[in-house]
Amino acid sequence: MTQAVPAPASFPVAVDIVALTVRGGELCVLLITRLIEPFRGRLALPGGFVLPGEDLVEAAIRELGEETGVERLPGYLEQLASYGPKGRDPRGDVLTVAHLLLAPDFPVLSAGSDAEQAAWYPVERVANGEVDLAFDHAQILEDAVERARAKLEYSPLGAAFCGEEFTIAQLRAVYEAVWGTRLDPRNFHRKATGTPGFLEDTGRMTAGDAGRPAALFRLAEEARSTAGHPTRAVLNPPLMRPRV
Amino acid sequence: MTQAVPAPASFPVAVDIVALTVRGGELCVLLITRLIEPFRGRLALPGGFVLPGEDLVEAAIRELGEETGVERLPGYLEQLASYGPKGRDPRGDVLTVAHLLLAPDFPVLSAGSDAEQAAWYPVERVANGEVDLAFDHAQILEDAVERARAKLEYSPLGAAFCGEEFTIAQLRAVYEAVWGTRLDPRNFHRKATGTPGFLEDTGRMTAGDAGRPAALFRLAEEARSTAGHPTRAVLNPPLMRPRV
DNA sequence: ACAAAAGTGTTTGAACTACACCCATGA
DNA sequence: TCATGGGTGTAGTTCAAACACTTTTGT
Repeated sequence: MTQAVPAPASFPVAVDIVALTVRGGELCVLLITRLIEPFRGRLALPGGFVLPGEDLVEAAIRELGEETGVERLPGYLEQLASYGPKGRDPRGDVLTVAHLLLAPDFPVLSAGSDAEQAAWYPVERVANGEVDLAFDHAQILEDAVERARAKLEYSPLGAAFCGEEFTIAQLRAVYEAVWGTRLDPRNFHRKATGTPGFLEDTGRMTAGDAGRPAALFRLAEEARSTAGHPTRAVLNPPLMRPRV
Repeated sequence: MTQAVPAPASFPVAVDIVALTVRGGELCVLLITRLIEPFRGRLALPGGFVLPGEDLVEAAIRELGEETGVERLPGYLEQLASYGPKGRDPRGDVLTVAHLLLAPDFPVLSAGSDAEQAAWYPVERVANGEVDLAFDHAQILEDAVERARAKLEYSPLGAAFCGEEFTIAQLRAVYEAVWGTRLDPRNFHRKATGTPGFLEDTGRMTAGDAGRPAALFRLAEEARSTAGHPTRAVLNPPLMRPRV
């Protein structure tokens, strides 16, 4: 960002979005089927090029909206990392800025067969090689999942996977799916409800499910409105994932 | 990263480097004095434009080398985050990928008065408004310092600020400078030496200083060679900074 | 009544804090 | 011998892991 008296080189700049959710007890990622070359027919992360006058987050939201048909997308979005520009796209040098979206399980509008079809896929199916992604998207996904796993430890962002109101058991299911571990329901309950500034009791209860009704919670005001830094350690001491 | 049948827009892509070190018990950042517009005469992070065929890390290393005169730069380099492209450079939309370098206190070659002069400045002088940086570099620096503070908690990267061999007291001085706190020497010693996979005793000792000689340590093999992921929790449980 | 899930209490052990104390060197 | 910093021992506390047990619903 300094001298550059000669006109600097320019690169196409893309945004890719790793949208994660939990469905059926599994961590899932939103993927599209590519309709054009390169990697035609292969699965890839949703994304696209940044337009002039656009900022990165704006571009990410726009692209994700276009490819899922969702207007106002739920959840929590943050920048993940940048990749490239060298040798990651057969068409030439492209820099991509990957983003991470943690969201409740929202339905993707199944577009007609002429549009790129977006759908949720279990992350495990990519990790075990059953599905292989276009470009360097497998690496980006791996980084995203690791980021998500780490964030649950010290931030209240596990709640971003839930709806507006949720039970402790639902929140625990998120942690179990993202970390791929089982957690003791009793100890998790104590830690979640006992951490100041994390959850707020709505006073309402679930009904109609099997077993005893559960209290409904929402994210506490402090945890929600840490504008720009929802990241900062709300969970202190952190909620550590079990190390084998 | 998807459809883009029309030729996508391109942006100049820059790299900026937040090089941090500890000198005189203070956390310091490497800044250059700009010789050209915009922001001529103001202090800024070292950096410059990515060249065709170059990768981000390559560009960061090259630029930092050019502006400090250092060939093989010491320390640990990682990507921080990307900023822009909208409205952060008066010349037009520029995307910048900021990088973070944690390094021992290396001397910057004081170039002639015609070159951009690089020098170390206490981070505190930027934080308290005594020095104000060009572009959005104050924000980038703030993010970098927060990243560095967080990394010391769960990674062995505090040692990146030290030379090849160092005493526990020197390592503690790093933590104290970066966090801006005092740490109990006895407890820090126990935690640092007692964490498996963190430090290796060289068997050698300091001599000539005041007080009892101290044992010299180096980073353990496991902590050094976590290629790509030196980040992954070596310090477990983490070495937490005191919360007031 | 019984199953199922929510939530509380209690015990144990790991680890951090605080601080007393001893060790090894230079002046 | 005294000052200075290096290093160990130990008591108190906080917190998480493990699990017995009670509560509240649906069937």
